[in-house]
Amino acid sequence: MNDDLPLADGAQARPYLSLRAPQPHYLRIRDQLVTDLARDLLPADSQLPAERELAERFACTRVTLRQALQLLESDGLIYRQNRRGWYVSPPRIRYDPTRISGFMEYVTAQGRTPRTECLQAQRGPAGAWLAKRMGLDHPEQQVFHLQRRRWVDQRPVLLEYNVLVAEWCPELLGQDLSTSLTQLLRERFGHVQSRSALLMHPETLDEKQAAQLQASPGSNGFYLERLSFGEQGQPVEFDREFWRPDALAVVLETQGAPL
Amino acid sequence: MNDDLPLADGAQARPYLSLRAPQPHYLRIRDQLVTDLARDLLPADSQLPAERELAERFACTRVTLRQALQLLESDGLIYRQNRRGWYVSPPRIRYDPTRISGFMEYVTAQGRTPRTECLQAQRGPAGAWLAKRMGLDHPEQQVFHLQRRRWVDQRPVLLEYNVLVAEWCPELLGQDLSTSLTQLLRERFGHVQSRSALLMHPETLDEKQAAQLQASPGSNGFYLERLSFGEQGQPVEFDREFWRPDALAVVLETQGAPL
DNA sequence: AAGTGGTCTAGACCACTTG
DNA sequence: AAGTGGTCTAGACCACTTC
Repeated sequence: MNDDLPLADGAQARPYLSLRAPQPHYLRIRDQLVTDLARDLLPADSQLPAERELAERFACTRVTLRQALQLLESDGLIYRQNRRGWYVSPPRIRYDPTRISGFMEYVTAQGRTPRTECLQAQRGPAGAWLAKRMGLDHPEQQVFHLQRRRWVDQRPVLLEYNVLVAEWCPELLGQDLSTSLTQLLRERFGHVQSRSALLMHPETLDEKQAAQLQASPGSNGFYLERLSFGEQGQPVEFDREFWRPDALAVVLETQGAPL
Repeated sequence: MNDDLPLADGAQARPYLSLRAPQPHYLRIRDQLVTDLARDLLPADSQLPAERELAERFACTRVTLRQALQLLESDGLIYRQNRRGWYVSPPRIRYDPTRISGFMEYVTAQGRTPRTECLQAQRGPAGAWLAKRMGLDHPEQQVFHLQRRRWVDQRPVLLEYNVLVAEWCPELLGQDLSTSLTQLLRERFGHVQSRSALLMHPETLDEKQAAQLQASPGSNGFYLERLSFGEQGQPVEFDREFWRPDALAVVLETQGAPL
């Protein structure tokens, strides 16, 4: 037989099949990328080389390379900016949703730079869905709808939708909503939520949300919602937060709740 | 020009380009699948048709189809069993990690059938890493290492690693560890944790974990860890939980923590 | 204008599950 | 034994960002 025949059959040309470990190629590429990232000590938010360059380096197609990159993305080691490329993830922001402390405060406390951008603020009726969800008396009850985007170190990490009962915090729209809402409620209205119910789970961002977070359509996200009650136990605020999943670690301390 | 020329160029042959909506094809397939799933009222845990069949139905390749399926997977609507196929996700288990209530109890309370399988149970020194992580006095301190797999309705949803200070619950290995550890500690040892610190975030399952949960390598997971303290404030237990991300919704109630 | 990531095709082989 | 999902190749075009 002619040894010089080109490897027409892909099977023998696949490098990973000749190696001892029976791992898929994209897992080996991921591991290599992890060690490369660690060795080069790439700073947070720095950009990775182009996909075509990486694919050439690992002798694979872009499809396979992207499979490896998506693993690192799910693990929170790198993130994507839509159509811009891949970047090294900074450490997760540690967020305790049970604490009466606003985004601006706990991000600053971790040595990072927070920014809040108010995308929308309006007053209107709650509507049937929200009234039921919040446990309001009637759907015509007036509420404020806020939509805000929050940044950490030049990167959008969170979309936040707040619904606040209007009579609980009148004149809210005259305030500066690009600051801490927690602080505003405390200092302007003297309010401290006495109780809240939280729910959170992973899910995908919808297309609009992904665009607003400069993420790719269909990106993973982390969803957190909070229903807060006022001093008399009445529902006063309903929040929904959509996070970049690599940007966040939820932490909390429990005081031994007796049965 | 000859109108009968075959469409050699893929551009004009791609169906999604001729549609009004500028959405990528895989997003349209996802939407179609969502409505199909809703219309057919497929029961939880039932299997979807084969990928090749779905790809033919949507006139796309398997690559594109799988992109759509992976979106539904991230959203928690369907899940995968490695090499077996795609299945409809049942409702998420609601889990309050601040409550003193075990897996067996809260799964049952939600009308589902829990099962706990003890994969490993041994006694040994904590080791340097764990001792530091738990705040133990010295790394030689004896602890129990448990590794358990938990099921809901015939499906493995959770891997749990428990580390318990041995002197806090002696003779633990003589007990039935395929039941509720919470209950065991309470009834056998009279223990109720007085305080705990939690941390959670999305990440990927490693290969062994994925295999144990019958998931595909590199699947998304949800990580939750808990460091619990005993009656005198001493560290007594360190848990790490790796969940199938579609199986879980974390819920909790906060009593207005004053500053 | 050049280059990038996003999307897609049309195949292929293999390991594994199912019957 | 047949069929499935898991993995991979070698291209391609487009929309968008960057320069």
